[in-house]
Amino acid sequence: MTTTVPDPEDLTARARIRDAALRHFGEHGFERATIRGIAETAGVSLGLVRHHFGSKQALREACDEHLMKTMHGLHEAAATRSMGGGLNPVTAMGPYRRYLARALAEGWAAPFFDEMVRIGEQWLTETDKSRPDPPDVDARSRAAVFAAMALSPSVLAQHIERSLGTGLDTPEGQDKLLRVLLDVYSHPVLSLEEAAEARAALDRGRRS
Amino acid sequence: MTTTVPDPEDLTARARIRDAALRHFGEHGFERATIRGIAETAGVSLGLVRHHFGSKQALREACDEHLMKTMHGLHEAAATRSMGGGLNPVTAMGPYRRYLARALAEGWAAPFFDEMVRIGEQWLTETDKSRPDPPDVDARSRAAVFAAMALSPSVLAQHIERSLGTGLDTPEGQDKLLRVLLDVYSHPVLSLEEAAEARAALDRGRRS
DNA sequence: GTCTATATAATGATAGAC
DNA sequence: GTCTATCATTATATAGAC
Repeated sequence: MTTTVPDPEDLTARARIRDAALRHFGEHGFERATIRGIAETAGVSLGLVRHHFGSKQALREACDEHLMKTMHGLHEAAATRSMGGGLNPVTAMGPYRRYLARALAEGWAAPFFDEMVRIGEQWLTETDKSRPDPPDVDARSRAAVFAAMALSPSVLAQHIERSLGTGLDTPEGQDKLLRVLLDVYSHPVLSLEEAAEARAALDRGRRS
Repeated sequence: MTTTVPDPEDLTARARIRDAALRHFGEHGFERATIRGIAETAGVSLGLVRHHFGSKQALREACDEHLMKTMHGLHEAAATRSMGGGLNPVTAMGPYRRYLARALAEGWAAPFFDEMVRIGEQWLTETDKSRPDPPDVDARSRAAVFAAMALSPSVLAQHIERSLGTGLDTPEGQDKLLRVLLDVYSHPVLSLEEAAEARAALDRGRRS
């Protein structure tokens, strides 16, 4: 379950640069991160970054690609069996959390998000079969909102941490968040009647 | 319900600058937005921006402050009566949506988030009274996660729009999102049994 | 209050040696 | 593959006139 993190010394310069970029982009955001700072963290020169990646933009794309490759297996395995497991990427994505959160918020990492939607849609299509009331909206749209909600603790980690009183990357934080999620996911916010009523109100508004 | 948007011509230069900043920060992010661009949109010179706000950072803080002041009443009114209404800030915050989303993702707008938590906590404390099973976690933590989830469609709007196939700022998008939210909020992801079981697993892990 | 012009610092990009 | 040195751009910050 734990991702193997090789000794930085063992990595090629190219890999070290990419990992440093992942960290800098995650901590400071794309604009504020500098390729100089990344080079320094990686222990290489400015010129070598350029040699390997060409441009800052290309470096980011390499980060995205690496993230996708690394996440692919883990992600699919965790998400398909139950929505509960799949809907907690905070704990799963470990060292990439910050980068992914930044990237998503800035509109990047689209393939990652879309794959979460795809998996969620599969899951919903399956569970819809044994659902008494027919859904009002398509599975894909619901999956998209689920994905956004599932990712929100990561994307808004700074704010949540303020309320929880503990860092989300600490064991205590992870445990607490997990317990909150279990409670939230198992208790609907609205009753079916309230939802139906609100939906009817929307229908009335639509006709006018 | 609709916020009155005065004719730009009627506003003082200071207000025009602030509104332009709100738009630029929201569209391009804080780093990428330039005070030159903001000045141009506001129809004033670069120097005047500096005269009124001193620095880019101070301009941002003025934006945050203005947002808080504007949102305060609207927010409280919508959120207190039912979680359903309160949990849909996407439609409520209109022209400030993009700015708020950017600010939150970058770790700003903390007072806004914290107030959402405060209101949610009140609501949860109230509804907890008539809840059969005692909550495993404190109301504040749950409220924080609720707040993050409620804001996620705004923060991750670009991604959701890709799945919905329509812009979230259009009437159709708002309607669709609202219907999705009604469905999602009224159907738990996990059964109480599944949640209890997962919780028990966490407890076992805690002891070891 | 509002403008123009300038100073200064930082950064991404480039060229070329070893 | 790796480095140093330099260019060109851009944006903030400043000074000072009207």
